Amino acid sequence: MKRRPAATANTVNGASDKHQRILDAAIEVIAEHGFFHSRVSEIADRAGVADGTIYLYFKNKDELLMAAIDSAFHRFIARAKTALAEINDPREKLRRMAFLHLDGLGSKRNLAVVFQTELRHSLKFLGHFSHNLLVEYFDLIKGVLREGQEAGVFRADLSVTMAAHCFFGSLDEIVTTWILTDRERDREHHLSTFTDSIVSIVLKGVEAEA
Amino acid sequence: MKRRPAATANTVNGASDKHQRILDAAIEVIAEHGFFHSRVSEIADRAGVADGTIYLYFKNKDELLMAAIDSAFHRFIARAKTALAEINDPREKLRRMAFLHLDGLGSKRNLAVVFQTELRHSLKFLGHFSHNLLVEYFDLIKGVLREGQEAGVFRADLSVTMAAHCFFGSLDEIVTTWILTDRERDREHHLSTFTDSIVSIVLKGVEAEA
Amino acid sequence: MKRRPAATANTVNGASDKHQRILDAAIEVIAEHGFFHSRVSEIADRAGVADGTIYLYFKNKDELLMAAIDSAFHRFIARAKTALAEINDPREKLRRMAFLHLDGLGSKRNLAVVFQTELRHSLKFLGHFSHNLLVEYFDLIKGVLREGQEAGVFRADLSVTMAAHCFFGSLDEIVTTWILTDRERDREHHLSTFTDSIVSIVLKGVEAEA
Amino acid sequence: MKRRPAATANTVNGASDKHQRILDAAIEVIAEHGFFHSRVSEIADRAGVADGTIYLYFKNKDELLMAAIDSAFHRFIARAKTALAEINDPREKLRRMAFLHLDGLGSKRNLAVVFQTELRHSLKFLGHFSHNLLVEYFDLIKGVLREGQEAGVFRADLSVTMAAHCFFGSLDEIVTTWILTDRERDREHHLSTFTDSIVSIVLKGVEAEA
DNA sequence: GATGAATGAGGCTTCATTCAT
DNA sequence: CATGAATGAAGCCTCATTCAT
Repeated sequence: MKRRPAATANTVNGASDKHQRILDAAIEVIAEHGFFHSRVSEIADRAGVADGTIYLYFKNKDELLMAAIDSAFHRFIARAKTALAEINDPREKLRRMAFLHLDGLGSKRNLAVVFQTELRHSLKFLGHFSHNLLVEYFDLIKGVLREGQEAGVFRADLSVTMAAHCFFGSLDEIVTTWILTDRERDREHHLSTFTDSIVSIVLKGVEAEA
Repeated sequence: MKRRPAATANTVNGASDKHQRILDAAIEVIAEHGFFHSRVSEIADRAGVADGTIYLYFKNKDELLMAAIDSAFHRFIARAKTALAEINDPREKLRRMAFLHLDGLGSKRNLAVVFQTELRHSLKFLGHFSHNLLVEYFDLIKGVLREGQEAGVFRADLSVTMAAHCFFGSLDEIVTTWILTDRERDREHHLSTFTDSIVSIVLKGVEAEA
Repeated sequence: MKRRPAATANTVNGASDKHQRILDAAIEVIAEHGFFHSRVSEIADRAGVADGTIYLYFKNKDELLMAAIDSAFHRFIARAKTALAEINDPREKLRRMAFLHLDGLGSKRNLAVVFQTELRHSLKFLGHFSHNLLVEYFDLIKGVLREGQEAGVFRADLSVTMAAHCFFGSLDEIVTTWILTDRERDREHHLSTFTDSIVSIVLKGVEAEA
Repeated sequence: MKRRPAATANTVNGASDKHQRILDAAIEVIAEHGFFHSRVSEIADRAGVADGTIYLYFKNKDELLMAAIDSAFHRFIARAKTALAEINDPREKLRRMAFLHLDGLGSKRNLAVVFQTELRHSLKFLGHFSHNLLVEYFDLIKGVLREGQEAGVFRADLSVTMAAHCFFGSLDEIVTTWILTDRERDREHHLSTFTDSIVSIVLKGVEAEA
C-alpha cells in the first residue's frame, strides 16, 4: 500500500514503531479529554510525529481512536487468556480473572478511564471490532463457569450467561467507582485489593451447596 | 434584561411546559447521537422551539444535556424510593429494586441508552450533580443491605459497599448488554424478565447461611 | 427550510440581498484567482459577511462557485433573448447577437475572465446546470440561423449546428484573446469594436448567394 | 548536489525515458482530474516512479503540469507545420489545417480534454510558454491567410487577424463540444468528419468573389 | 418571552515537497 | 539517480451562541 507503511514494519527492530507510539498517545489523550474532545494534533504531539503522519497509519480520527481502544482491549484479553491456561480449579480461575481484571486496570489508570468511560460509547456509536472482543472476554468467563458446572463446583441451576453478567458487572462497577474517585489517596488502595471481597460474594452466589 | 423563566413556571397550567419539552427532546437526541454529537438545533427542532429559546432556559449546551440526564435520573430514583417504602423484608426489597431497575430502563429504551452510554461520561467529564444522584442510589441499596445484615438475613462478614457494587454492577451490566443488542426480537424479552436470574445469584451471594 | 433563508427573501426590498452579494463577490474572486484557488473566506470578506454565512446560502464551496457562474450566465442569456425579440431581419439578429456578446463581456471584464477561463472547467468537471444554459444559448443562435434559411437569406446547404459553432466559436475566440491581453491600452479598443469584422466573415460564410 | 538530469538523457537508449513517461502520465491525469485536482503522487504512480523522482525532473508541480501541456502543444504544432510545407494552394492549406486540428485532437481524447479545458487556464493563471506556442499557431494560420490574400483567392478587405480568430475559434468550438459530449456513440463520428462543414463556411466567408 | 439569521472560532484532513537512506 | 516516509501549512466547514426584531 503506497502511502501507508505496514503497521508492523518497525516492530521487529523495536526502534521507532510510530504505529504503536500513536496508539499509546491516543489512549493517553482519550483518557484525559474523552473520545470526542481528543484532538488529532494533540495525539500527534504526544507521539512525537507530525499531524499528517497520523494519516499515514490511520484513515481518519475515528479509526485511530477505535484502533487505540481495540488494541488496548486486545492486549488486555490476551493476558487474561495466557494466565488462565496455567490454572485448573474453576474457582481459582474465577478468582484469578477477577484479580487480573482489577490489577490490569488498576495499574494503568489511563487505560481504565478509557475502558470505563469510552468503551460503551464506541460500542454503541462507532464500530464493531470492540464488540467482538467483548464477546470474546465474555466467552472466556462463560467457559470457566461452564467448567465449574461440569465439575460440580458451581450451581447447575443457573444461566451461565447471567452469572457471567454478574461477575463482569461487579468487577466493572468497582473499576468505574475507582475511576470516578478523584481523591489520590483512595486510589492508592490498589484496585486489586478488592478482589477477595468481590469474589467472596459472586463465588458464593454461584457455588453449588457444599 | 433577559430573565430565565422559572423551571416550573408553566408546569401548573400543564399547557406548554417548554422546559420539560426541551429536556425530553434532549434525552431523545442524546440517545440517538450521543452526547457530543447532539446538536442544539436538533433538540430545539424536536422540542418545537427556536434555537435561541433553548438559551432562555439553559445557560449553554452542556448545562442542558447535564440537566436532561439529571432530571431523568432523578425521576428514576424517586420512583425506586417510593416503591421501597411499602416493603419490609430486605430480600424482597432487593428483589423489588432489581425489578424496578430493569423494568424502568427496559420500558424506556432512549433513557436506557443515555444511562448506559453517556452517564459515565458525564460523571467523568462534566459535572457533579449526577454524581450526587448516583451516590443517593447507592445509599438506597446500601441501606437495604444494612437492614438485611441487622435482621440477620444477609451475611455480616461482607462489606456493604462491595455488595452494593455487585448488585448494581450486575444490573447495570445486563442493561448495557440489552442496549447493545440490535436484534429487535431479543429486546422483546423484556429486560425485567432477567430479574430472578440476577437476584438468585446476588441474593445467594449475600445471604447468611440458613 | 430551517437554517437556510430563502434565496429571494430580501430581493424585493432591494436592501441587503446577501445571496446576490455573495454571488457577485464570488465572480470577482474567481476572475482573480481562478476556480480552485478561490478561498471561501475571501469571498465572504468581499461580500461583507462572515465565513459561516456562506453556508446558510450555499451547500458548499463548489455549489457556490457553480451558482455564481450559472447565475451570471443566466442573466447574460436573458439579456440576449430580450434584445432579439425586437428585431426581424435574421442577418440583423445575428449582428445584434454578436454585438451583445462582445459588449456584454467587454464591459464586465471579471465576468469575461470567468466565462473564458472557468466555464469549460465547470462544464467538464463540476455540474450540469451551466451545460443546459449553454445549450439554450446555442438554440438561440440556431433559431436565428434557421429563420434565415427559411427566409432564404442564409445558405440552405449547411448544417445549422455547424454554422452555430462557427458563429459562437469566432466570438468566443475573440473574447479569449482579449482576456489574455494584458496591455491595458489594447483593451480600450472596446471588444464590441470587433463586431463588424467578425460578422462580415461569418455572415458572408453563411449567406445565400445574391 | 542534486542535479537535474538532462531532459533528453535517456532518449537515445529509448529504454527508460522517465522524463517523457512523467509528461505523458501528467497529461492523462490532468485530463481526468483537471489541473488543480491532479495529484503529484498519482502522476508518479502512473509514470511508474516514486513521488520524489518527479522532483529530479521538474522544479515543482506547476512546472510539471505546464511542461506537460507545453510539450504536447509543441508536438501538435510541429506536425501541422510539417504537413503544410507540402501544400501550395492556400485554400487547400486551410482545409488541411482544419483536418489536422480535428484529427489530431479527435484521436487523442486526453490531449483534447486538456487543451479545451485547461489550456486557457494555464494561459491566464500560470505561465507564458504556452502563450508563445499559441501565438505561433496563430501565425501559422495568419501566414496562410496572407498568402491567400496575396494570391487573390482570399478577400483583401478583411483583417487577417480576425479571420484567423474565426478559423481557430470555429475549430476550437467544435472540439470543445465534442469533448463535453458524454455519449460514446457520438464521439465515434470522428471529429475530423466535421472538417468539410466547417471549412465550407469559413472558407466561403474569407474567399474573394469569384 | 420567542425567534432564527448571523457570527466566527476551531479542528480535521490533504497533499506538495523534502531528505535520509 | 531513486526512493517513499515524513512533514506541516492551509482551508473548508460545523455548530454553539448572540441579538435585533
